[in-house]
Amino acid sequence: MDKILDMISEEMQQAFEQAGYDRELGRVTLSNRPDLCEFQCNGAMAGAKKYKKAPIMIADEVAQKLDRTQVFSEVTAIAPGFLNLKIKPEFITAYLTKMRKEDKFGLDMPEKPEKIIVDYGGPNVAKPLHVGHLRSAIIGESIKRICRFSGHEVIGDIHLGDWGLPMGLIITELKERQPGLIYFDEGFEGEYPKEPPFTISELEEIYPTASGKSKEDAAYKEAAMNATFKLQSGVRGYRALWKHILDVSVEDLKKNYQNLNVEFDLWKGESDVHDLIPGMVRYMKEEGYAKISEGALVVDVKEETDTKEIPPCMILKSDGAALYHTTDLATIMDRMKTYEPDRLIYLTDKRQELYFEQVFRCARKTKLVNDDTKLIHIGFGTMNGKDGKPYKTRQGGVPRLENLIAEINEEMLRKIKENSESKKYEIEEKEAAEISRIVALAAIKYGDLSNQASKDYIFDIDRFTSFEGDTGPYILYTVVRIKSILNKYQEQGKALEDAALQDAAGEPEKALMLEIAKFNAVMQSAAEEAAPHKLCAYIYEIANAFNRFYHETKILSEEDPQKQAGWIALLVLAKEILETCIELLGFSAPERM
RNA sequence: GUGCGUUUAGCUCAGCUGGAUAGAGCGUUUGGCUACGGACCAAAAGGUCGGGGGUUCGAAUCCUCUAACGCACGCCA
Repeated sequence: MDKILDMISEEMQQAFEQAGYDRELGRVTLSNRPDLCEFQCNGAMAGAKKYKKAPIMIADEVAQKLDRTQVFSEVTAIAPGFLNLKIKPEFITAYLTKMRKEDKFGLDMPEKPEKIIVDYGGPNVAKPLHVGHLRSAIIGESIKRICRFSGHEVIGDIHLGDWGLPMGLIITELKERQPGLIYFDEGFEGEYPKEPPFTISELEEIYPTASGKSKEDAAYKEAAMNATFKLQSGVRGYRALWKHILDVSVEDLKKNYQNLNVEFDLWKGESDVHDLIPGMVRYMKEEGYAKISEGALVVDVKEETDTKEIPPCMILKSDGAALYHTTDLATIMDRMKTYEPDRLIYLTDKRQELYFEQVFRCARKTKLVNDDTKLIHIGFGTMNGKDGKPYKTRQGGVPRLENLIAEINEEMLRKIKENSESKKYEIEEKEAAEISRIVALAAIKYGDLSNQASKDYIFDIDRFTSFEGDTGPYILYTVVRIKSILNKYQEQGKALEDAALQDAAGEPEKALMLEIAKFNAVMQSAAEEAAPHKLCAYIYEIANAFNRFYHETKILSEEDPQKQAGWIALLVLAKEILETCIELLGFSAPERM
């Protein structure tokens, strides 16, 4: 359905036209002066020069054309030429009534839904998740959900780092510790054990140990590189061992991501395209895209319009080995063939911007993608501590994601208990734990997503877990509060479905309705710009508008049943909008808190 | 060195396509509890939007110069 702003603009544009002016001038925007009006139109000032007329005169003429409008309850021309507008309550009521009936509250679906692949720029296997992985998971998940809700087909791929030297290092270290393992017997032809010879915690310890050794011991590094080569060239035992590493890691990763309410449709990794690389390299050579430069095989990606030097995209190192570029290009090729996506979205740290610029240009130049395939890199900023420097543990190490989440859960549990003690009701230990997990997740995600993704942000546990102000818990609190009222209403024996919206009588009520009416506009821009922070700002506005309205309206004790039902209908809608939005941000509200 | 990004209230951040008095939250000060959940609401104080110049009737927003900080710049990922 049309956006409310477009409908209002249309009305205004007709008035401009009737008054003899360019209809384009009649565009209406939100008011910057809520004390004066709800919407405004500045077209009279923009048109003053063209028509050689004082803006206020134009505004007056246009205002006169609107004396019998069905849309505006007030049209005022103010010096130097503003048109200040207020909307008729019945117009908003009709709009919201339609919203309620429509699928997705009237959000228009695209004529041609796109197929989108979201690449979360995955974690490496055998390494614990740390805070650096948090943003890609949170932002990626939200963008995935927003695109999906907006009518596109979205495939999320974790895209694991599962193929390089780290694998060789782990295998080498395992061989040092347990040389007798059957996997290292190259003559062995039987079936390998199903049970892995290590646990996830051993694995997580083995990698850093091996990595450390290789830096100091050249022979060790040589062995690791050799092991990597053997793995990649398909030595049975190494492959079997690698499979164990992968399985153990993935199982652990799934658990962790599940705790974050993050899901992937694909668990692909670098290893999946390993076999495609030789063919791709041959293709690039044969088509004349790739050339040898300083011993390495590269594809030139410079363009005439460049203001800076873009280094060529390297396909093979001078020793003939593949690089990250290579696997990513092969992955693009594979995805185009398997899924034929219209859009590829990559989420990584913004420091990789130049790198993706190279890869995208290369993919386009070598025609791995179609001319109209959209390649998008969403580079996000660093998560910093209160001191503005990258987030560290108290000991100065890179914090494990698990620990960070546990810390926040704990803090939240403490607050929930504290609060429940001061209330009349009791919350059992088990429920309190459950609630605090839900609220803690909202706190983390809202804290992250309410900032623009591309900027660095300060991760402040105290602030994020606060129940006051612009935080996840405040949003949830508002939802819970609405739920509580609706429950009590139903306990009075009345049905929510029977409630019909009524025209707003008071200002706060009208403000809430206007806020809700913006839904499709906000959602559309959040989707187009891949900007979850806009959804955050929106639900915060709704929560504020609701609380203001709530504060001055006694809903449950209202004696006029029609009036009461109107409010209830408004609350139902507000709740549904809020719940829809938080779902798209990747969290949910408890029944009580 | 080149390129990119950031710079808005004491702190953390918004600011849509250029519009009126630059907005929130936290913190500070003040008022409202017979609680439909006060985890709230109402209000005050607090800003030369990094700085200079320009375009415009009108600039935080567009152009240009400049400063500080951060990041990236072929064989890592």
